Amino acid sequence: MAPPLHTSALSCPSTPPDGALHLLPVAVSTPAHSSVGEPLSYASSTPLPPGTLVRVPLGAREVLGVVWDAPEHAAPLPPGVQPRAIAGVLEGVAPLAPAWRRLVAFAARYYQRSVGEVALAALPPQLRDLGPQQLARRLRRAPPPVHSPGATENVALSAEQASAVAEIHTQPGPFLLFGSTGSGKTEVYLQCVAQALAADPQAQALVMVPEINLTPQLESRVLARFAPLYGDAAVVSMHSGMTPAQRLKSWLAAHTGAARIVLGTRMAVFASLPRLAVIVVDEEHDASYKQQEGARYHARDLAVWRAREQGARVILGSATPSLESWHASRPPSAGDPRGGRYQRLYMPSRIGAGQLPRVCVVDMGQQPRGAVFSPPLLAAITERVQRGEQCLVLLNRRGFAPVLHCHACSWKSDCPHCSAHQVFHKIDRTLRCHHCGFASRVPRACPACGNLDIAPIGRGTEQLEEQLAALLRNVIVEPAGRAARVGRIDADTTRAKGALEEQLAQVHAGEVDVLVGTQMVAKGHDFRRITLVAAVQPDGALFSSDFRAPERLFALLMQAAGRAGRDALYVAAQGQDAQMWIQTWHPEHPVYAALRRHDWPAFAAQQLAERAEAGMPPFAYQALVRADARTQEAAQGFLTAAAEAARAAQLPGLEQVFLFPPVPLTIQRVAGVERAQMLLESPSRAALQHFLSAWQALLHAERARHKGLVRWLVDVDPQAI
DNA sequence: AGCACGCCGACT
DNA sequence: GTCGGCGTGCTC
Repeated sequence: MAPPLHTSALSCPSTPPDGALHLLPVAVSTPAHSSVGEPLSYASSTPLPPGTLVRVPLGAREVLGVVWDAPEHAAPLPPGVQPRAIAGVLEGVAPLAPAWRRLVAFAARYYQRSVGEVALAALPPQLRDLGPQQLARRLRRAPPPVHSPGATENVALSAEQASAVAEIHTQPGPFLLFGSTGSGKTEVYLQCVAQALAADPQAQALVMVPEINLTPQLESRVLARFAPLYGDAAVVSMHSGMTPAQRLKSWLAAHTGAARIVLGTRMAVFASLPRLAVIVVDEEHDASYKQQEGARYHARDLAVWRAREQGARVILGSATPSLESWHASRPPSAGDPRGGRYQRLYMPSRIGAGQLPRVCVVDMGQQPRGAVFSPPLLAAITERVQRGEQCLVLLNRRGFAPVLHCHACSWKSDCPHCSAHQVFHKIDRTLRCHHCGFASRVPRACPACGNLDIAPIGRGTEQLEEQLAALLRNVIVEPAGRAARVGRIDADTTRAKGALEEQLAQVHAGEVDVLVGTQMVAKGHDFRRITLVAAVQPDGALFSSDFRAPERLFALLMQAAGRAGRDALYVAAQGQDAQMWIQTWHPEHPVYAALRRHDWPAFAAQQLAERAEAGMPPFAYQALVRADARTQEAAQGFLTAAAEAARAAQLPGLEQVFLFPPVPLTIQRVAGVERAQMLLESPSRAALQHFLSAWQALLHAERARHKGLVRWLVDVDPQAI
């Protein structure tokens, strides 16, 4: 029930605090490093319903809060503390729905953060910052909901698409839509959203994408499909790149129901959507669904939880699903009659695009030593460029060279603040640390011994661009009859606002023949004229200490391969297939073997067998405690002490939770701070959860006892170990 | 995290 | 003599 509208958006309770009758729990943004985890108690002269947005005094300032549910175990007011009065109510904004509060409460509990922190982080900052009159003005400006059930546009579906749509319509889900690049997953999403919106004039849909600036195509497709039906205001975006004013506008539209479709990044999973009917999580395997600061939630997992809880459909889509989702969607079998809890839908065929690109694996052990580009790859690139086709060359390392080295004394360009090298950037003659940003001029001679013979080791995109330009110097592009051009897109060339769009436009306009880039290019963008994609040095991920690295490499290369040959007509006209090239020292590795056949199911089966054998996710559940401190000893000391305290207290769940010894992070020191972590593993998610919540208080207590500890944090279901 | 209070150096 | 450095400590 919405509070009555006043001319001012902020009304003050008329009764003074001592005359107040109601004690209300209010979720406020209590920081994670305080041990205040529960909503705080405030006094109010009027009973406010849970979900009401209020302003309350907190210390010396006034903050935004949400009136919370009053369960039996509400945090008791400490003895001797008098409750302070609620300062005002945000009038005109309906209370947040119970389902939203349950989502926030669950996320806070599961990811070991306070309810207030999660709740407030999920609200647009302007709600807090805006004055009452300004807020009232925004509310007045908000467009009224449009309920115009226009005719659903009829797009012809393939048999696979039609069958997926039908399954999603009739089965409960959750669904894992396993469709290869170009199989038309987007059309399935749009049809399912259209059906849900048509069935209920108030229904809302949430469509999530990993990074919105990488998927402008999806945004325009959603707009093109639904704006004509429900009006421009019915589709809103939610992502961190928006201005505060835009964010507030979108949030209010979703909250009031004026927005029928919310398109957003991970943060959108917390949007207030009172009539949520369907959630789509596109590229569900993508690591950017995991928040990496504050409450470290996984938006895909929360989406599944929220859908079940709110009775909505949820569709996870990917050409290379996460092993978690893949395992959860396993079909019933003889030894496993119930199968997984998700339903897997297959869309193997590529429509409107050519065959999947042929994968060519080059064994670098058989090639001349020291060459970045193996002769066959260089020949293939040259040939394509000569014919006027475009190539994409991927290397996951920006800069010119990852390190400078002195041959006389073996000095290396180490960052003084981090345990990492400073990367050589030739373009502005700097050495830059990619972890802390520390930059310095490239020295003329070795700073340690004065030797003039210092040389770059290894290669980055900058160097690749330079070398390719030299190698293709005499190549003429036909039929234009001009020299070949090499371009580069990475975080360095796209720093300026709009630079990425501008560079992409250049590629689309055919002004670049070979594009060199980091993985940011491999994701999402459609390059219609690219017929060859090459990963020149992908091996690094194979022997990473992170057990998820092979899975991520496969997904990245598969996605990169999908960039080639998107336009079947174009490729056919060229009379040759699209190709994906991989240069490797380990051609027999299962990742490449499976990639050759575009065989995700086989690769997933092999990886899952390994995981089951080793008792790793998804067959076990993990959490990570990280500690940052002045010294490595202090960081590890804190973790060891916390583990000992847990054992001494015999915390619940401990018998099923294994605590590994603390270890330094791969990059042990960043910006002068030493970092350590401790892995927790359990076959039971519930046991791990019980243990973590009981442990919380001990961790807080231990923190006070450790000098030099900068911070600590818990990461549940960590993405990378 | 903010934003206090709380004790020691260079300025009007 | 004050303004202010950021070291610890609290927020219903």
